[in-house]
Amino acid sequence: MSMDAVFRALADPTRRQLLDSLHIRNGQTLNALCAEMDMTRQAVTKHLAILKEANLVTTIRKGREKEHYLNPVPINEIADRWIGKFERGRLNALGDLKKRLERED
Amino acid sequence: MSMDAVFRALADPTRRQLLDSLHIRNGQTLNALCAEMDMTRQAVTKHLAILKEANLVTTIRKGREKEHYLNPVPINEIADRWIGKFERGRLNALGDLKKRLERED
DNA sequence: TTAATATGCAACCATTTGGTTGCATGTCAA
DNA sequence: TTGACATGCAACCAAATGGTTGCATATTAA
Repeated sequence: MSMDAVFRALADPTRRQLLDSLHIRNGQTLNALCAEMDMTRQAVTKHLAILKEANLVTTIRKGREKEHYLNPVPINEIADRWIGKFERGRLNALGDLKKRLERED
Repeated sequence: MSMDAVFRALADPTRRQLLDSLHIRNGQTLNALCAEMDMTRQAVTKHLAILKEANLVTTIRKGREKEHYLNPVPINEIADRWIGKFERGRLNALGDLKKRLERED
């Protein structure tokens, strides 16, 4: 729910890589995800916990394995609620800056 | 240029607040920006340096003051290049998860 | 049943982060 | 010219971060 958790989760390149990996192949087990990462399984587990906290990943226990699923909803919420705000002001902001820079010379 | 710097810059709530503040009123001086923040000027300076590194903020020296301008381009680049990817897979991913969850019961 | 496999958990560690204080420098105004 | 004001810079600090190792537990397969 908290946008802060999502931003924080997306800040780390390893975690974005995990999301990418799940985007390519959804439902991977912890071991499968670890195979692509250059770190210990325990480190990957911690990253996945942070992604789960941000509600970007959901897990399902399957026997002794654990499948991981991508939930893109929080990413879209950020896009809608936060990024959209700056997108609307894009051209105006650039125009203002340009004017200022020209006046500077 | 580096998307990583942008993600990292956006991860901190104080920095997002600074961007919000500049979005409301562009071209604010360091002192003006500090007035809204609950920390020392030096701390704000550090945050602004990180935003500048991510190319999210540009500055212009005006005498003894420094004006800060929002540059929304990197935010839009993230939206286009990275977020868009997950947006497209949104419905499918949710569908997959639902199927899995139903099969689980 | 027993061994291998998949994951969980905790302690520990180095580095980064986000903040502070103190002082230096440059510019404007009286 | 001199004092006030806006910013810059460096040292320092506590806490968070990202990683490790070691061991425990649960499930599957031989």
